[in-house]
Amino acid sequence: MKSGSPLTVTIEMVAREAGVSPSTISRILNGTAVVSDAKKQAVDAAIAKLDFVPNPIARGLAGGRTMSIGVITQAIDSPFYGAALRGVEDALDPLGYSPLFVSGHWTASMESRCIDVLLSRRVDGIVVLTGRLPDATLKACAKRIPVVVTGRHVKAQNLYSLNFDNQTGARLATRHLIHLGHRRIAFIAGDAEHPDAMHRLAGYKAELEAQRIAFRPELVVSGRYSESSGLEAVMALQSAKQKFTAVFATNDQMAIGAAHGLQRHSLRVPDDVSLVGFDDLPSSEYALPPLTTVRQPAYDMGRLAATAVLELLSGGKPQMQLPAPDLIVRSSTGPVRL
Amino acid sequence: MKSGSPLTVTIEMVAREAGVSPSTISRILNGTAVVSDAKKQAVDAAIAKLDFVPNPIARGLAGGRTMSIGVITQAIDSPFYGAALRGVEDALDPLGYSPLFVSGHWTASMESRCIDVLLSRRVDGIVVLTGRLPDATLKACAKRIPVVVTGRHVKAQNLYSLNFDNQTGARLATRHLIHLGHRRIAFIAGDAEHPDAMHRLAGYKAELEAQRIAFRPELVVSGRYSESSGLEAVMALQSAKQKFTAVFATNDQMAIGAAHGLQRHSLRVPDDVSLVGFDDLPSSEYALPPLTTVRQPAYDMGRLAATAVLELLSGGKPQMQLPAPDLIVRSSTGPVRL
DNA sequence: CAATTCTTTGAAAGCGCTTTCATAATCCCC
DNA sequence: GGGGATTATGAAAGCGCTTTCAAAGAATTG
Repeated sequence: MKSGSPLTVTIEMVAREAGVSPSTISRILNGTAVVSDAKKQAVDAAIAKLDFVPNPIARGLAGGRTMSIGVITQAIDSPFYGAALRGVEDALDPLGYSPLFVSGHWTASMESRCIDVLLSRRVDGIVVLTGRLPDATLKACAKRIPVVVTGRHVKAQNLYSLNFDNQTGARLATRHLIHLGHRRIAFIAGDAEHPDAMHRLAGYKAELEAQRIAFRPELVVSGRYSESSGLEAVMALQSAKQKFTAVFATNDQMAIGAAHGLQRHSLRVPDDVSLVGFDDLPSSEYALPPLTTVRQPAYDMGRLAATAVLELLSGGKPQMQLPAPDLIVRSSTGPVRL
Repeated sequence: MKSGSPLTVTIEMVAREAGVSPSTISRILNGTAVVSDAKKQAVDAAIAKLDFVPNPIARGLAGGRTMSIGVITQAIDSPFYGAALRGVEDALDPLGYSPLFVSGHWTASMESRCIDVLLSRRVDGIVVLTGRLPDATLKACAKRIPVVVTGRHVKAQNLYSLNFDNQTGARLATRHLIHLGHRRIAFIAGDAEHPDAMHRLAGYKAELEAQRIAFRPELVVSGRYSESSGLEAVMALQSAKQKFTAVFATNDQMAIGAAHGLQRHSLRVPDDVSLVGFDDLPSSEYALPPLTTVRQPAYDMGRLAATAVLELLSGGKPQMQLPAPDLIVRSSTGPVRL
């Protein structure tokens, strides 16, 4: 039930109502100075009575703070980043900050445009979810406002990075397969330009080596982190007549595609071929069969990244860490059958 | 290559550079008045030289337009709405508008808060993707700014709705099953409060009736549009010892859950039980078996909704229509086997 | 060609806040 | 108890734009 009609009630109206000056209201709102209890009460009452909500636009112009955090994701409809965005939302909301989501679509130039948009909209900080922007660009940006980036390791004034241990994750998956007796493990890689993808490949190789199993380049095919590319990868493997008893797809979407490819060749999972993914998308639990995968804490990543940028904003030094990789064993993997 | 250093270049600097007044620049920027060609050229040159980007915050304060459109989605990580958000992005971006996404989490009170947030951030228009807000609230909101809502049918000044024909969609799915010889078709409904869910149920009933097949209330179980609820629904059906040869789940996520439930009871899809979903999520093509489903054009929905709100904004009367429902037949359905 | 109407342009007043800066009012301590 | 240090508060100057308003110049007309 809004009162009278003045479509927007301003700080000045509150000031008049409470019998104080606008400055005082502002000080109370922002906690930038001590205000006597009496006035504070009067102001609070006036605010409640008039149903006053400060205009973030005006605040942004005057104070330079817009109470919004820019978030560069890669695709607004990505099942993986979706969870991260939710984490960001959850971290920001209680503090009155709003996220401004923009999609970089996996291209540095797009991401760069995103930065421009965010900067022009005067966000107070930026969270970059992975992406391909050069570290230098990020550092330059951090000269203007706090930046937190995931999926890499850069440090600089006003720049914090939050990295997930992809290599260990990949080792976990590989080890699991080896323990089940698999020796010929096909590997569906991600885009080689992508640091995540490189680290996962490194982990796979490292574990193979640790277990004294020869690395066979012919068992490695690269994909594009999409279902279709997982399918294609398996088709390629088959048409090259490669023998393997397990497939490690470096994300769940490719694993799902791979499951299809396998099925087309009448290979059952896990009876004929074991399959491991990476990410643990919400839907992977419901794949058929439920997918064994390396859990990547996307939600936490978003939440922590947002928390970190807020901390940077308040002059603190973030000191957070992502949970360690975790292998979720479900039904897509089993012992080798010969 | 930014020049000197003045972190932000203002309209006044451009004015000085071009030897005109700020008002003239503004007029050129907004096309709100005719400006002589000579000045226009000078200004354009100055803008380019100084690398000037108008500050949307200031514009918002002064002109009342923020070049941003609020979008109320239900969950930022929803696979279904994700596609719609992408549609919104694609429609807004070329016109220089930015979307402001907020999540209502399927609760009217949350959505109402979202509206407040968007209003306080002075968005120029609002797109509501379905949701549970009462029509009256939407109408009230439309008094202030243009509103476009999907998933229902309301008309008012400054309010446009974009509805998908859920009932026909459900009929299509039901008919397909009937044509395959199914007579006992279990129905996994969505939340009864949800108009979509009601229309799908109505479509199912209507088609049954049209084909002179008795509607059996005991074959209807309700879910919550989540995988787990689809699973539970099948479990419930089984423990009640219901007989059925097909399941129509009213969204793909529940269908996937149902597939699991069926599998647990050693019922094969489609050999023992046929399964149809609704939505056609990107992932449904890769379900095992690939899911037969009713395609809902989420992307177009988002795109059209955004286009409509822009049209409302410019004083036009949107006149767009969502594509008709479409049945995508894949491998989760087959003829009855007795 | 003087009187009138159009055009183009700049000056200035905001938009709703934050934030100096200055001013009272209050305090402390010798 | 009076001089200096604090403290609470308000007035006013912006933040970077848009937009009215008025003026100057150009165009039109009888």
